[in-house]
Amino acid sequence: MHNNFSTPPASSTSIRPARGRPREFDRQAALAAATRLFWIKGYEATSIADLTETMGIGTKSLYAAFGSKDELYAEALKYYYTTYEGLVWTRFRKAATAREAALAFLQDSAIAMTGGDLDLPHGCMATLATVGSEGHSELGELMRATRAGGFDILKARFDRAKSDGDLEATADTTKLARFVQTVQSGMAIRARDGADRDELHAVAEIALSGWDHITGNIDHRMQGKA
Amino acid sequence: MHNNFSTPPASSTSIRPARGRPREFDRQAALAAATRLFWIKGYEATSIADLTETMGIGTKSLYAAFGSKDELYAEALKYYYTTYEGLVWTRFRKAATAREAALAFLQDSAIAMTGGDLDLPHGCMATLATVGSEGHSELGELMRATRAGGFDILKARFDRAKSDGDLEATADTTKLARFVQTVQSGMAIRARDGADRDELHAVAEIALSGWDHITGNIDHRMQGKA
DNA sequence: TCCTTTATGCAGTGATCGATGCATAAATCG
DNA sequence: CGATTTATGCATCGATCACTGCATAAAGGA
Repeated sequence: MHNNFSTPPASSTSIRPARGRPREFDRQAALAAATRLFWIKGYEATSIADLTETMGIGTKSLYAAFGSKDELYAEALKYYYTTYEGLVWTRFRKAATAREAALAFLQDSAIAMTGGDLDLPHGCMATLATVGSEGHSELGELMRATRAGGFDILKARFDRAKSDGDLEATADTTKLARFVQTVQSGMAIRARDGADRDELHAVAEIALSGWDHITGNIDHRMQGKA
Repeated sequence: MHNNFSTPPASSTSIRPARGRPREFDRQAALAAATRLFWIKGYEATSIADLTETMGIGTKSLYAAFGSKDELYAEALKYYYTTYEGLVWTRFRKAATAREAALAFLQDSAIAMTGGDLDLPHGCMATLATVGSEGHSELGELMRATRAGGFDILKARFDRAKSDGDLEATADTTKLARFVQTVQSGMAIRARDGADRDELHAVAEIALSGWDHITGNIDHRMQGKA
């Protein structure tokens, strides 16, 4: 609400509504703060005034360091992805089977989307930015590409599973990947609406509980089911 | 894009950039047009200028008829729901079993979210309005309530299925309803991202293909890793 | 120490936001 | 026909949007 000048550190030699050059700001920290704000409020609803306040820098410094609001958002989205990508894909990559990979992806998404171990904003920044990108076609395309990346990774893993033999050759990996991606997108909406971690974990579990039936493995591996 | 004044009916006596009272506008038609615009662009990104152009009325008339942008959006959301609710819930209500109901809901959602029989905007107006409602807490609550309504309907149907006997008494209807709701929310995201009807139909099919497995095992944790 | 560089706070740019006052003229009624 | 009502287009309001010019003063090199 207020800036930091309302309660100055008192021990400071100069009270610092001063004009000159106070201190070089931490670009990464400022970017992290901007990312968090964009993540919470979305692109359109976040104003430059909001950003400068949160980032703790002046308007001029923001433009000198990041160019424009669009460029800052693009960089924030990249920062978001590179910083938090591991939360969702690490266990996925280590998983032995396609099913375990998909389950790990959805489970870890459930955790990440409800704040993770840290105090992260809820929901997925890229997914929730779907609306409000009208008139910013360049950014819209960037967001779309970011979301599409998830599908590609899922499909590639499922395709590999066919070679590995833990997915039937008849399985439709495109549809499978689309399904998992769709569930994760829905989880982002639910998380933003206040869903807690348990709820999202339950969704992940239910989504894949019929895996063998979905993929066709049921004919060969689930014969004697209770 | 253009209003109807660009090509006047030619038989008109005056060419009508006139000052006075031209004709009483159709309130319902104007509301329908506003709804469509909000649906496509979202609340924040839709300006009063956009609305007056699309609705074919002047600024003063808009405020006289609808009060404010907030009130217009609220009325548009209500119009949206009452007008298109049947597209998604009609077959659901007629379905004999919980599974058929859920499948009908997701299948008809797939159709509605890709334009239906008419040329509707893709995706769900209420779902996609998740972000951008910051600072408009009243509208945000309205949207949230609209989304929550879907869950209530699903859960009530599943609860009834327990009495009917087509769902196990041990089935967790809350988790089940959350899962279906989550899949539908994800479909809205996918639809806005360009997913076609076939893709969403496939998602609906996959989501419920493991139904018997899901509903039978939901309480006593899943046992089945291969 | 002096000079250049550089990041800053502040004021202000034109544009657009949601919303409103006003004169006008079609519709309505006596 | 004449008086009243009413919906309109237009101009404009203050606020806020993304963004920039300017004077200032700390940091860094000589």
